[in-house]
Amino acid sequence: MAEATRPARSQPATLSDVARLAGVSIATASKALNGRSQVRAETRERVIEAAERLAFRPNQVARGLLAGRTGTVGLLTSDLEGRFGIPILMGAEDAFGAGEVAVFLCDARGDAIREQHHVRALLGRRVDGLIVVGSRTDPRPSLGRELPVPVVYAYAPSEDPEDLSIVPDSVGAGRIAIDHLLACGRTRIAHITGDPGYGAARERAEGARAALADAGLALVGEPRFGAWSEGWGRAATAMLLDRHPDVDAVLCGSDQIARGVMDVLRERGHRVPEDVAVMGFDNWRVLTSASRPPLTSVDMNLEQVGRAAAHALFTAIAGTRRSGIETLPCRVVIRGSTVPLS
Amino acid sequence: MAEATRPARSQPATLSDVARLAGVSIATASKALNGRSQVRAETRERVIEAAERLAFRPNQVARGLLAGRTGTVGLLTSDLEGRFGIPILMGAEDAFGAGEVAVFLCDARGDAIREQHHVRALLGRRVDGLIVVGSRTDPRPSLGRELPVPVVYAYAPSEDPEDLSIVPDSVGAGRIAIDHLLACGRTRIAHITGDPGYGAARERAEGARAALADAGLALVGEPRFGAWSEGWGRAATAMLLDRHPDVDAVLCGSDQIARGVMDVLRERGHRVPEDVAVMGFDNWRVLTSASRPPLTSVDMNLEQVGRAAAHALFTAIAGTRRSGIETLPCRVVIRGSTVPLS
DNA sequence: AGCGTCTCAGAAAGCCTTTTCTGTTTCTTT
DNA sequence: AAAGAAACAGAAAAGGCTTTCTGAGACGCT
Repeated sequence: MAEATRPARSQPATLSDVARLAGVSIATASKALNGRSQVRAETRERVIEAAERLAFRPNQVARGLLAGRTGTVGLLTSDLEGRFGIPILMGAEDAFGAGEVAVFLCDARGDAIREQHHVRALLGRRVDGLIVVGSRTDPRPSLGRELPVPVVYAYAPSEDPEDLSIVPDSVGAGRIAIDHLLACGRTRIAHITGDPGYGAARERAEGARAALADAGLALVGEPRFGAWSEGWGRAATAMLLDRHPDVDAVLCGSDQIARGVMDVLRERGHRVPEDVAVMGFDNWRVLTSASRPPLTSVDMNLEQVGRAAAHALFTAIAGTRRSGIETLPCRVVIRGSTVPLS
Repeated sequence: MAEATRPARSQPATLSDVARLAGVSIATASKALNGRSQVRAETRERVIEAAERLAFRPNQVARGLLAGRTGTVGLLTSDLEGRFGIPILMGAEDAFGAGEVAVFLCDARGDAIREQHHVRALLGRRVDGLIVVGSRTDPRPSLGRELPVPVVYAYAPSEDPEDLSIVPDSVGAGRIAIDHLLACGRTRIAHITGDPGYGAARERAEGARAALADAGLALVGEPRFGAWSEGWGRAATAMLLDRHPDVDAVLCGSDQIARGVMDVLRERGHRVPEDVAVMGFDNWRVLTSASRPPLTSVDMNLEQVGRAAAHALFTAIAGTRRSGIETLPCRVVIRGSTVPLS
């Protein structure tokens, strides 16, 4: 807890410091360090050495001012707390960090006013582009077409089809989930899922129904929409077993729901996965590996969504824009809760 | 998926655009917009109107170059995936965003090389300061004393006592947990916790032991260190019940462990909370509210840690540095898994 | 020797603001 | 009406870098 006012730290070295030490002009120093050709090898050497002696790091702020491009992008999340934003953010950060782009993080806390504020602040900082990360897959209002920099929407697509959005393929996710259960020989499959107000819930159910139809089958009962919670998983399973005690698989709208489902199945004497296979969505490690047995789940490849968004923004900054909604495939991660019927 | 190369968007308006439109010099325009006094009210009006017409936003990059301060800070996390980093990050982002500071996010992925790379990149961007967020509470190597900007360490303290670190009070967390269980009238309290390689595990255990000692009591058996998983919670509980079937409370090192503990307690016929009270650490919503009954847990107030770190960095940038490790109190969030003995 | 051609170094402009200083206008005061 | 003071506007420099253009030697050729 010591408290003190220390002398101001020495300023970082500037190019003119380097030039002076090397005994050349600023222009020559710049050219030497940037690999320009108009410098004799010996001179270049001297400059480089001087730069190293002074631990010179070119001031990106000055560079950005000059170049008109700052090498920064804004990452606008609507809700950091939610767990979907994080992997996307990681993917994007990763894709940019590898290049020489730095990422401004802004959390709008789901508030449009705050979002506007952040957009303005980011534009004031002259970011080269923006990524808008939503907290759910339902379309969200566009930031508008008049922005001076390109924007890519990730996870939550923009309502404006002129914008570019990168989203996971929820319908496809439903399909591949069912395909996996069918491959396990299951035919009496029920679907317990979350809030029907979520596009993800509806689309996954739609994909599941389509995949079953392709196999000449149908869900056991209607999809049971409810909440994204273990509690709903438990409640819905109780009702399901009362009506259809012969199900041999339950596709759950989320891993949380799946945990509730598995608890009740076990309590009611149904073995997982022997009697009933259970699958979740989201592939949320804490839940999938902690459950008994470990839970098979559909991974939305969110990190890839983030990476793809970053990449798209990159090419947009370079001048090639795309538009529309692009979907990325999901993948099934198989664990102990689904095995072939013996 | 439409693909097209659109014309470059119009550049944002500059101050000289505004000045020209208002029919004044750049200097006057600047003074008018910044509330400087050397401008006639009528002139100021004209400039402001011109700025609005052009949607002028001052270029923070140019401003930063001139001022020597950029109004940006770097947030260096070692692992975004881990759930402890996020709330800290949110707290910091929140504290800064309210001011006019923008946050660069960098994830080192737990790799020292990558961390160095990011530090260099951030310094090249002339950030005004750095916050280093760790993924666990154990001390970590300092970034060094030679950095040109102040650094604050959050969650994981720096090994160098000259640095300033903000961490949650793990010992105190153990104490208040026990205090709560004692207040519930429990006296035969066991402690099942995680990896003993983690300072957090050891310190919480120490705090728990101290609080019990203050009450003239001791833990039932030794603290049981293991892993931060439900599986370990289950295994340890089984052993515990074999040796000490009469425990009336289990303090768990994490919410995950607590879930495993509760499952086995219930399976073995112990009622929670009537017969045995259960408590966790971390207050991780998904787990605490989904469990049956909802889990009482110690919240580490991580968002506050982030906010405090941001605030400390702020004052350090302003010139007042502190050093040493500062701890922030944790708090007990009471739910259904702990009730007074009747 | 004179000319042209290279090669390399430096001067200077420019990016966008802020700020200081100078200069002009207007007003007050005697 | 003249002198002084005040109020306001603008020129210019600064901040660190890149780039273009100019200039100075060095070299080769006729």
